Amino acid sequence: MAASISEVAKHAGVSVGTVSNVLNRPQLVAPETRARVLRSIESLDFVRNESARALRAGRSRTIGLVVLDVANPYFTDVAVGVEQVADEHDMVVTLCNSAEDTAREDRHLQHLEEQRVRGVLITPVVEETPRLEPMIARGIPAVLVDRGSGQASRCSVAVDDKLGGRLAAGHLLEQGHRRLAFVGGPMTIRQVSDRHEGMTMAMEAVNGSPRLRVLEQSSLSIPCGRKAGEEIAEMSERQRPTAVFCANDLLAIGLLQEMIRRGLRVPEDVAIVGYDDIEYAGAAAIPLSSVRQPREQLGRAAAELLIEEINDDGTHRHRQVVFEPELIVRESSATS
Amino acid sequence: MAASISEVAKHAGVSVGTVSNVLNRPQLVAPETRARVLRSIESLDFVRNESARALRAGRSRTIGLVVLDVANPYFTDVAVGVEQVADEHDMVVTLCNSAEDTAREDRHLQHLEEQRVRGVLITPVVEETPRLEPMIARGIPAVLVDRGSGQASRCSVAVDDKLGGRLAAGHLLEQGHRRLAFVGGPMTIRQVSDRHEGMTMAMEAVNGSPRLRVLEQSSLSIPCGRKAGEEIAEMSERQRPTAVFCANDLLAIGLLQEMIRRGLRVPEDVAIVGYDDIEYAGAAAIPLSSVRQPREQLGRAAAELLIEEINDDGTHRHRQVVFEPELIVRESSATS
DNA sequence: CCTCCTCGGTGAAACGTTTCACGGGTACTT
DNA sequence: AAGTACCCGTGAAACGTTTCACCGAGGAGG
Repeated sequence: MAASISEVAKHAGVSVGTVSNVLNRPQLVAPETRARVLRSIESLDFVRNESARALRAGRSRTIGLVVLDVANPYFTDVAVGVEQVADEHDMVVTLCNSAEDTAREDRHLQHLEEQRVRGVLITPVVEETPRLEPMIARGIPAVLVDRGSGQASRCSVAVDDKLGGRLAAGHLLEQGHRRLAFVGGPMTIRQVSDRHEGMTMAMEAVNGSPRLRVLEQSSLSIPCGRKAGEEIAEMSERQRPTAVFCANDLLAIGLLQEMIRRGLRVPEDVAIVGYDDIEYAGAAAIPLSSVRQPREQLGRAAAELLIEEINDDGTHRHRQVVFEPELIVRESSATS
Repeated sequence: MAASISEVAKHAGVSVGTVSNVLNRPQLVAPETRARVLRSIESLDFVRNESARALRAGRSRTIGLVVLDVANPYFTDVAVGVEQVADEHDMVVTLCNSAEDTAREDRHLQHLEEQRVRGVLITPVVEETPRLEPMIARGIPAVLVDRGSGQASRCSVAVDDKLGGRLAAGHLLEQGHRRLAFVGGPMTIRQVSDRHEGMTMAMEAVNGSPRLRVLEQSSLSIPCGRKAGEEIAEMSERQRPTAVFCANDLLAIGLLQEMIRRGLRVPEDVAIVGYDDIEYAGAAAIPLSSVRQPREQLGRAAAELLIEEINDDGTHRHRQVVFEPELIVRESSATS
């Protein structure tokens, strides 16, 4: 339906090569001719055919971003960062949702490769994704997002969850708390166990032998936070932890609600720190202290690594970039 | 880097046409040959070149989805619905984020058209998007999502916000409330004014001349909900509305927090109904009644309309599909 | 006048598919 | 045995670009 370059050429009375030059290297064509061609482009409302361009060039100008869940703000924030960088390099991002389903992930990777994307940013559903290796072997670089921390054979970006746990616990310890609790689970999620591990590290580094109680949960949700809240509220005052670090904000919110409901004061009776700093954290009934991850920056870094690898002049070395999270202290853990 | 069809052909000792047939109409080729070709495909790990396919076919197999904000769960849920339908039709979705910026929107539409997408689903940033009309004229159908209610010249999908307002208010009136309030704003947002209008309609339909107080807010956020909460809490008990309908859940959550903080009981002193039924609504300190929009279904419907238009056999008529929202009653507005 | 350059433009090849008219075999019919 | 129908497979054209070798005109320098 849309006009092609040759129709434009005919209309302007030049050859197709000239039209192409007007489009791609305008300095090569005389101003007068250029203007004439541009007028023809305008009046025929010509639209470039990206498929033909990509075919001829042997490559596209897109990069693929495969996330576990588009509906998760974590990934959409990452996506925003990726887009920024892609924009700067005149690339376009195709966002794909694996929905934590290996079959969907596989289909997306297949499509991306068929589109001859220049590279892929991915948070794989499972550690080893069968389609990924051959793809890389065929020359499509991939950067892992928030996964595969140890692998030196690829670029990756991640946030240091252990540090996050250490920051949170360190802050609580500094406030004088000595009976602490960790609420989170399942521990099989690396992020959760790392945050827990960071917490224990912080506790070992302090004297006065603080006590840590772990309330393992089945999911990172508000209801589980409530359940943990009940458990804590029912402890005797001498037993009860005076500070709780939750593996994510949903747990913390559930916990907070339950504290309020049962008349326990936050932070006086129980101090709370969450994780993720979701939008809602600062707006909770009692604004929630939380560990913030630099998500957009994560996306930016991932995209930059990928583009570096794409434009590799032979000097590229795979790197594992680890970001440091940041503790945002709010009312829920502040000494008044 | 990846092998082409002709290399496969050479390797298998057949012509390119035959390889293509194996790929696209396998029944046309003898089983033995087919197997041989498939083995070659396997061993050379051949990957189709979508650009070449699209070029040859004159069209791609993708549809574009342009949303106002990828980080907004509303749109990601819609996107999930769109993807489902696209999958069923062997199409692939390119998700684009305009971030409420007309320039970005424009760039995305341009890219989509260059990719020769089969159609576009879009929630335009402003009512009239200059690039959209010519695109449609050039044969790329578009379906509006949650916009342009009145236009008969295009397909669109939307949710009936007036009905949502009516449902919420009707429910509150039925519970016997006669002093009501509407919290929301800015009124220039169609959704907000529609919800308000629906509420007034419900009130006019009931006798006993109920009173409606409008607390207009500058944004649909938790802090504004708090502000409205303060205002309400400070009214004398005789003046104070006994039920509040908020234009979205964030306002309702802010309002709820403020009520709790000031010792007003929900729903006994003040009943609350929100809008959107966001994930947190059911998990608020007091589970929030809310009007739920069928977001995924909206996405599905939009995609189906688009695909119908794409496969138009001449019988297509533009339709404006309007969905009915659903009231979810929870503790915040229940008569105990 | 001849040579050499530069400028502006031309025309064709190539990218990897799909499709389609065609043809050589084989087997069946008459 | 000739005609016919069908089955498999071939080869070339076409899709819309980009790129590159080439060419003609005009001007400068000798």
